[in-house]
Amino acid sequence: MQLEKVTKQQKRIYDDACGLAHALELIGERWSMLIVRELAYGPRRFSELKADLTGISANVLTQRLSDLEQRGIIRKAKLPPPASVQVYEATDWGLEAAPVIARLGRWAARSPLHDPTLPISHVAIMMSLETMIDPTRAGDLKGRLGFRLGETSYVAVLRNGVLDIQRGEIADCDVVFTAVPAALAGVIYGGAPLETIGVEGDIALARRFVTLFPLPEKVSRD
Amino acid sequence: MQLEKVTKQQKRIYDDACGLAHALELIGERWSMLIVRELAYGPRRFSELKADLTGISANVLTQRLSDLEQRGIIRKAKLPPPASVQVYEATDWGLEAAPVIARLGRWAARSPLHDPTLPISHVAIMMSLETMIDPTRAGDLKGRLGFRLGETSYVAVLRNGVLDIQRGEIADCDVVFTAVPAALAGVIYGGAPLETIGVEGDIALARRFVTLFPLPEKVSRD
DNA sequence: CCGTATCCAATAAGATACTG
DNA sequence: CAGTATCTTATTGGATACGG
Repeated sequence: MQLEKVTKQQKRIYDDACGLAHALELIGERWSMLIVRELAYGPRRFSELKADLTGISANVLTQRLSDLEQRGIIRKAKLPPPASVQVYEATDWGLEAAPVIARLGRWAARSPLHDPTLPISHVAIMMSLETMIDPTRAGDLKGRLGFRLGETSYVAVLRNGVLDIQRGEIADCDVVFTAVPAALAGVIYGGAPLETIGVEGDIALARRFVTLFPLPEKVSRD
Repeated sequence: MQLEKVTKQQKRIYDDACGLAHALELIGERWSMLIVRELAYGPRRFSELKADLTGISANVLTQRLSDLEQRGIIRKAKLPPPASVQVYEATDWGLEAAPVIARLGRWAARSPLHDPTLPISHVAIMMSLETMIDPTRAGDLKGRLGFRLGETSYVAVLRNGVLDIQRGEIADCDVVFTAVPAALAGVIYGGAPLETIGVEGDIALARRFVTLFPLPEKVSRD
């Protein structure tokens, strides 16, 4: 008879002082980094997150949001009236993780196993533009680009080979793209013709812009 | 009677074209990134990995190694005779993930929850030096530093505020440190006196060197 | 020493229904 | 819409036995 079967298995913590191990305790659980990604361009509400993180269930999302909040990576906020809805937003420190995980994504894009035809969120496609732009191809091309992706709009400012992206209303743009995220991805990365999405404004700039994102060469299977 | 209870729950795959999601499928499982970290400075054998990844069990390590190999991130290799032992090493592409995950570690070091007193592997401490050095403090300081960390030795070349680290025999070094990883961490990050570890050679350089790694300021809990 | 195979217990994740 | 509650399935880790 085993009266006191001691639970030796603690809480599945890495016993490791390395910063990486700690990072994995902070955002290494399933879905956590994707949640941080979704908050990269500003606050989102529960239902948006649930919709854009295909396959996450409500209880896991709840759990992750609460864990990330406890760890100081995100916080709850209330949008100002008249919206007054509750949203989740990244803290300043949490936001600093975004460029790092974006680089992880860039690394993985070289995998021969990567399937770019899966669904993609508007945050993910915008972040990929920021990460995958080739500064050499961009040269000294400048412009202010608008993106209408379903309900959500972004403005990207191109200068010195760098894209500076912000979520927000489209104003004073040289060119405006209108598309669902997957269609935009098809044009930028899949070689689909520009005509498959909506383009208003400086068409020449648009044509040039969509060529600035070369697919990284796939790794060969040794 | 349920004859065909369909298994809808597939393989816990993210249904997401985003590179980050794919990265997490490649190296997002528990232990995977730590294994890549351990291979950052060259091949290691099974028992070394098991010893340095505190808490991993043999069957999980086996599983991860085989997954990572299938995905093209690591490969099996045999050390040349007379050693002739089997080792695991990162592929060129796998190695490219190392600086990215190192930056993840740097990000996490700012967490107020980080406990730097846990055990640390020699790879982890060497990688942290590469990541945490402050180029401004280093200025134009130059030198060739040797590290004897238990069985394993590293050589770090400091130039232009950058540390270039390689595993290998110590030769022609200006100064050589001898310590267990935790003791070296204590001196570099914990403010322990230099006398707590072994130092041979240019003591002045050693004193200067250990000040080049400022702890990042902790995030304040909002 | 270097793993692999098997079995068990604990935890995490997913599906679904349901509540304020 | 924003989550909880409950139940089921999958993954993990620990122990141990076994083969090269």
